[in-house]
Amino acid sequence: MGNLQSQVILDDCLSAMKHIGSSTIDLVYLDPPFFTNRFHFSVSRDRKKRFSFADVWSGLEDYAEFMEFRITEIHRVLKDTGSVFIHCDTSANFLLRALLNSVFEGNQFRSEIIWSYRRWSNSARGLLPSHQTILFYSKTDQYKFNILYGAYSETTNIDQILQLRTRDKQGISAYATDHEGKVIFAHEKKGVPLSDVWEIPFLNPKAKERTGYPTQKPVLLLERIIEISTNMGDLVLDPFCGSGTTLVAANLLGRHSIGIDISQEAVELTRNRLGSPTKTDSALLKKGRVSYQNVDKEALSILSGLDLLPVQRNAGIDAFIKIPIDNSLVPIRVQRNTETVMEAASKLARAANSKNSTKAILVRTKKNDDLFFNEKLPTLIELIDSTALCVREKIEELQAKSVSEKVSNRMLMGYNDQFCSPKVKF
Amino acid sequence: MGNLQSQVILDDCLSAMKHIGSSTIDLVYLDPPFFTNRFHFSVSRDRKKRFSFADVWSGLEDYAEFMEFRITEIHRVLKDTGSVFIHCDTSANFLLRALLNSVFEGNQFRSEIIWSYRRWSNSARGLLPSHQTILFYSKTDQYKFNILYGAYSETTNIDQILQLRTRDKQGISAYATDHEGKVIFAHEKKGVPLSDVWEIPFLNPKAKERTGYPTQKPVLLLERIIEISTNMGDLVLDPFCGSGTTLVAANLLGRHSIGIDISQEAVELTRNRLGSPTKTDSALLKKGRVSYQNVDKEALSILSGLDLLPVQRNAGIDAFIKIPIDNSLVPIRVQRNTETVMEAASKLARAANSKNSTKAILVRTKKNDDLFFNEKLPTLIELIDSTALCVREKIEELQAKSVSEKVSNRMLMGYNDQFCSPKVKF
DNA sequence: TACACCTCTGAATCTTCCA
DNA sequence: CTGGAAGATTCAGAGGTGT
Repeated sequence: MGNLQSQVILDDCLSAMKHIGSSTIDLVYLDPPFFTNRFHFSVSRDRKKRFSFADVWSGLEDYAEFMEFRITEIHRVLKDTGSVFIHCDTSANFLLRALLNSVFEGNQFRSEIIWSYRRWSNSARGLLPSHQTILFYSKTDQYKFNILYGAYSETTNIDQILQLRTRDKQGISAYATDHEGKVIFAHEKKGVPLSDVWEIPFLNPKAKERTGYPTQKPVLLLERIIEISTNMGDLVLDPFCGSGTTLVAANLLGRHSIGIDISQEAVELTRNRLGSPTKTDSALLKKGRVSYQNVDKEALSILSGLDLLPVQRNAGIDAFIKIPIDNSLVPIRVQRNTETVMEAASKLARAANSKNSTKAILVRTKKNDDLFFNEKLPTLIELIDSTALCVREKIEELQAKSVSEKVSNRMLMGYNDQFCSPKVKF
Repeated sequence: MGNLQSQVILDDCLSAMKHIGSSTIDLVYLDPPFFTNRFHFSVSRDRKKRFSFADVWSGLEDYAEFMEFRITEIHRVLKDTGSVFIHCDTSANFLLRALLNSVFEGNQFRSEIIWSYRRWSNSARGLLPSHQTILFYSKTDQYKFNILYGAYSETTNIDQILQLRTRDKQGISAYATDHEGKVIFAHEKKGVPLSDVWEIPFLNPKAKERTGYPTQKPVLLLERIIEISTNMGDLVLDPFCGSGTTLVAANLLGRHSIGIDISQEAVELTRNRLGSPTKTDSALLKKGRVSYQNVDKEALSILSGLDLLPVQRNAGIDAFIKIPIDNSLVPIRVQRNTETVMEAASKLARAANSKNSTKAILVRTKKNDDLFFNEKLPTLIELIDSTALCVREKIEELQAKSVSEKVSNRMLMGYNDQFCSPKVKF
C-alpha cells in the first residue's frame, strides 16, 4: 500500500488491453460510450411475418460488435476471483445484458444494481428518469465479495431484530431470556446487508468534485463498487476512464489502478485529478436525509385535510397553507411534545418574520402552562387548538359532569333513604 | 361510472384476446409467467468464432415465441392513446425489452420503472435483490399521461420554491424583485414530478390483502400505474391476472377491467376478491377515487395525539378513546368528505347507542350545511371541529379582515390626499 | 424535419449571517 | 469565536420556440 500505482493510458482500450496479461485484474469497471443517443428501431417488417430476433438487432450490429470485442478482452484479463461492473445506458441495457450473458458463460450474472438519485428537471410528460443500471458479473463462482451493511429501515424495531429467538415447549417461536428474565441479544448490530438499489446523490452542480466532464460519476459510487469486490492492494481497471473517477476512488481506498481512454483531454484530466484526489464530502450522505427534516409525520397528520406545502430545513415553520393572505402564503406550525406554547410561538414568529408573513398559525397540542402567555404571544400569531386537545378537554368536562351528577344522585338517594324508609315501613 | 364492470375470463390470454376488438383497451398491465426460474446460457461456442446473437437466444426461442404472440395481440387491442406496463423477471428483462422494441415500433419506449422495496434476508454473499422492473411502453406518442407529484427533497430550499426567479444582465440566476425591491412570489408549485423509481413496501406477509397467491403485487403499485395512465371509466386489461390485484385496483379507482387467467384457481380467487362477479356495482366501489382503506387511515390520522383503540369494520365508529366516562369508553367518529354532519352524526349515534355509550364525539371536518342541525343533533353527541376546519375558518376571517383593512387604507389615503395637499402647498 | 437557442426547474452545495 | 441554520448560487436536463 505504501507504493500505490496508478497508470493512465492514452489509447483505444481494445489495443491497450492486449498488453495486459490474462487473469491479472481484480475488478473492471466501465461506463462505455454510446454511438447514438438512441438506437433506432425503425422496423418496417411485415406484421404477418414471424418475428425474428435479427430485426431487433438491426442497426445495433456495429455497436454490438464494438462491445463484444472489448468485453471478451475484459473477460480474459480478469482473475478467476474477479468481477466486472458495467454502467448501462437505458437504451443499451438489454444489449449489454445479452452480450455479457454470452461472454461470461455459465450464468455468472450476479446483480442488476440500480443507482437511484433525485434530480432537477421540469419534465412535464412521463416519469422523470432518475436511475441508472449497473450490471455486475463475475468470472467464476469463486468471486471476491465483501459484504457491506447499511442502516436499518427507520420503521424496524432494532431490538426486536437483535433479540435471540427460541421455541417454547409448544414449539412456538419466542424471545429467549436469561435466568434473570432479561432478553439475550443474538448478534451485534451490523445493519442490513446492502441491497441492489443504491441511493447515492447525483453529482451536484456545486460540488467541488466536478470536473466538467459530461458523464462524471460520484466518487462514492465507485468507492462502493471497489469496496465490495476488491481488497487493499488489488488491481482495478477502467477501460473507458473518462474523467478518472474510478482511479481516484481506487487511490483513496488503497487499490492499484489502470485507466484507459482514447481522448487526450480525458487522460490529462485523470492525471491531474490523481495529483490531488478530491472527493466531495457529501453533507447529505454524511448527515442523512432525515437530518434535514424538521416536520415529522405526526405534525403533518395533525394538519391533514389542509392543502399544504410542507417545509423542511426550517426550524420554525412546518408548512405553508396554500391559501394566500395579502399575496403571501400563511406559515403554520404544530406545537411539539417537547416544547411549550411560548417556545413554539417564538420559533414560528422568528421564521414568519423573515419570510415577511403578516400572519402565522400555531396549532396548540397541549394545555397551556403559562398563565400570562396570551399577552406575551407575538401579534402575528393566531392560536388554534388541535383536535386531540379539544377532544381531551371535552372529555375532562364530561367526566367532571358525570362525577358531579353521580354525587348529586347519591345525595338524592341518601336523602330518599332517610326520608322514604319510614314511609316504606309505614 | 355508476355501472363499473369487471370481467374475469378463464382461458389462455392469447385466445381470449382474439375476442377483444382492436383499439379498445386503455391500459394493459401484465406480470407474465416464466417457464424456468432461470434461463440457461450454456453457450459452448468456439471462442475464436465471431459472436452471433443466435447464441444468446438459444434456449429462449420457445419463451420468446410465446411472448411475442401475446405482446402482438396486446398491441392490437390497445387504443392509440393506450399504454402497456410489463412486470419483468430479472432474467427475462432484456428479452422482453427486445421484444417490445420490435412490436411497439418507432421508439415507443417510455420508462423503465424500478419498483424498490426493503426486504428482510440474511443473504450472505452478493447484494440483496430488492427491486423489480416494470417496462412502460405506449402505442403512440399521443399516449394518456396524468402527472403525479411528490414531495420536494429535504435538502431543497423553500425560498427557491416560494420566490420567482429571473436572470440578470449577465445571465446569472437570481431572485426576482418588484420595483420596490420586494420579493415576488412564484406561481403555485405542485411538487416534484413522479420519478421512475418507486419505493413501495413489499406486501407484508401478514397483510390482509394477501390472498396466498404467489406473485401477488401491492394494490398501491397497481393503483399508481392505473392512475398515471388512465382516467375514470377507462378500460384496463390484465392478461395474466393471477390473484386479481389489477382488477381490484381498477375497481377502487373507478375503471372498468378485464382479467384473464388460464388457471381455474386464479379466476375463482379473483372473482372472490372482487366480491360477487355478477354484482360488480358495489356500494364500496361507487364511492370513487379513494379506497376505503385510505379514507379510514386519513380519518384516524386527524385524531393523532389521542390514545385510541381503532375500530375496524364499523359503519359508525372510527375508534374508542381510551379514557372511560361512566365506566364505558367514548366512541369517536371523523366526518367523511362524502357525508354531511347530520349523516355522520346519525351513523355515530346509532352505533354508540348499540354499544350503550352515554356520550360520543363527532369530529366535524366541513362547514355546516344545515342551519338547524344543532337542534336535530342527538343529545349524546358532542361536536368538535377538526384542526383543519378551524384553520380554514381562521384564514377566511383573516382574509376578510385584510380586504377591509385595504379598503379603509385606501379611504384614508384619499382623505389624506385631500387634507394634506393644501398643507404641502402651504 | 432538424437543430440551435432559450427558459424553467430543483437538488445539493456554497456562503453568509446570527445567536 | 464557533457552529449551525437560513439564504444564495450553480448547473444539467427537459421542453418549448424560432429559424
